[in-house]
Amino acid sequence: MTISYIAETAGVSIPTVSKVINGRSGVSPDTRARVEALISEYGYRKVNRRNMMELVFGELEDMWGIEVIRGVERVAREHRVGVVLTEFGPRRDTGEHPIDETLARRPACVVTVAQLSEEQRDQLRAKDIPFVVFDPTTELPDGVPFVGATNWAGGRAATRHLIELGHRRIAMIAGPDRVLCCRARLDGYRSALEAAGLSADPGLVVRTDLTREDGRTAAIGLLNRAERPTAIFACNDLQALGVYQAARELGLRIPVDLSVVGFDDLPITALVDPPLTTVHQPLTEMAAAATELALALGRGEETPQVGLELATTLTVRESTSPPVCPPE
Amino acid sequence: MTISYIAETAGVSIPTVSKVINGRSGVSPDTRARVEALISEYGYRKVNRRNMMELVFGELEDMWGIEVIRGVERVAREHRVGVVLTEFGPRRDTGEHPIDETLARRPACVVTVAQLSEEQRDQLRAKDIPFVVFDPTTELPDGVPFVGATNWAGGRAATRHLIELGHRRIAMIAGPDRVLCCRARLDGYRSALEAAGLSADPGLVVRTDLTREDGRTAAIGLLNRAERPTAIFACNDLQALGVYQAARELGLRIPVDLSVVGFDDLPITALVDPPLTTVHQPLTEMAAAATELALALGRGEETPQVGLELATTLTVRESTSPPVCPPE
DNA sequence: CTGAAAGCGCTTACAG
DNA sequence: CTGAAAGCGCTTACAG
Repeated sequence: MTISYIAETAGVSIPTVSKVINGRSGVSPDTRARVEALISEYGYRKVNRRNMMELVFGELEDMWGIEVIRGVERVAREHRVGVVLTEFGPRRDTGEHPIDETLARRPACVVTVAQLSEEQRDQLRAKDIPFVVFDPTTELPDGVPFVGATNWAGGRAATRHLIELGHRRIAMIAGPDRVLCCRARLDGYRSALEAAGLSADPGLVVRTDLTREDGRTAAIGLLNRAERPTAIFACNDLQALGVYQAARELGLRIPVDLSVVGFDDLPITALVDPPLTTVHQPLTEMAAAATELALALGRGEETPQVGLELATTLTVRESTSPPVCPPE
Repeated sequence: MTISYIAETAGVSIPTVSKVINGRSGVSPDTRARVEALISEYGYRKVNRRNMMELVFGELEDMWGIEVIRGVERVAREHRVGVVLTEFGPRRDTGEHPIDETLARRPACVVTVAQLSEEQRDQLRAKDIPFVVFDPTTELPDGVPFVGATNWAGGRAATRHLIELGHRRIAMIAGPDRVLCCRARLDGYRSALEAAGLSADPGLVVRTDLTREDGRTAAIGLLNRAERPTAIFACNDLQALGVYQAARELGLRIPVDLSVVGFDDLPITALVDPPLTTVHQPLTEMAAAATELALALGRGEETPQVGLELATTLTVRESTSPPVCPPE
């Protein structure tokens, strides 16, 4: 399957086919359509480049990496595009930065879970490789394409669920302020409290890292307060599992003595005892959307939306129930 | 970086450099060495092919896919080889099989977690693409390269651990007989019992699928027997988590009333309550070894070993203890 | 063993 | 908008 065969069959010259394939101007719509029809009929594919895209991770996450990969794979397969998987994180030692290798491969587009630096983004732009940032953790300049989740709405929904169950003293284990999605979840929590006419007690908000151990420590602090919270909303599922540990150590039963809500809906949360009520992030769909967007940009299409957030949903399981003796 | 630049610098003709790069004959050792030195000095790489390898999954596994990917990534990065990730499983609808796309990409080599058919293996051989089977589930013909784990030894170690704790009525929830690693684990269990002079009660072995739900059902059956086993060895961690469910439902405490051992050491097993004693499969190291092997085959090297199994190790956590009243 | 020559698939600059 | 012409990077067949 060569350009010359396509050209002969279409009754046009080789350069014309070349232009169509590379999306250049200077071809009439008619001719373009005819050539494109033949290209898809014969399954012609450029050998050198542009039938590959790249999925870049900072570090492959144990818990949710697979769901992202699955979404990217699905869409890439539909478009007959191969996916090169790259991990940036673990090595800084060798002189060459992994981004150089990504650049050298000239992928059709990049979906990046890693937070690229301004410089790295410029490098990609310079090589005309469009990219989409997956679930950005920091504020991005306008015009940088991204796909995220509705973190604020998720935090709000989780908190409202607890309020509707009758909880009044609802604590939050929040994440680091520098991580954008953590701030959004915290603000969602506050917003739900405010909407319900409840005052947010600053003493019931603890900022800590997104690990199980930090969740445990924070929960122990909260649960040892004079007026114990009846519910804890954790910024992510790992922290929520730390709350489980703390509750066990303090002899508190979930959900009878303490309701717990997490965030992320990791596969493991359905398997713990009791199964965790948590805010579901549609990671696979987010990854699929990011890939569609990146591929569209790679084809040079004008996309109406370069940034979007997909809706989170509350998955109610068994770690939440009405408080035993409603306070106040 | 072009062939002509290398040729000029080396003081040879372009065809000569081309021959060196493609590993063809008709170049003197001297010339070849000189050209190769320049190629590695300037980091010249063929654009078309052979700086990519392919990692093929049947279906991306929630629980351990990431660990495999991580091992492959690490080694591929060291060798400056990109990794294309492909998922075979979920689609049969489109006429073209994913293997065709893998073949069309002409990777330097393939590491496959999917069980390839004889025909698919032949296709790869025909295109001169070497491959290594990761953790084969069925018997492979001699000479097919593979990397697995010592399943028999793992099953033996798990069972011996229970025997050493004083257990005598040790049940096993085994996997399907057609899956090779399940048979090996079962035989390891039997072998440990025999070595300890214990008779294997066939009534204490249940064959079922490798899911949590099947583990739960099997465990309920076992725990309702007149002479209840004091320990259960499950063929994988998901089944072991099903045993946890069953124990909870029957009001049995782990490990006081029942010891449980799993197999795989999924990340989640450290997080459940109590943390699960399980046989660790070195998935990342297995993946790294498979990749080293595949890349070596791709370079046309003679490798001393085309099949190997990496050692499993027993990870003792808190789901095993001596039986409360040792039977007999 | 070496490289001049022909050729392949593709792109680019430009004349019409 | 179209394609003849020149050119690029590489490979192949073959003369020396």
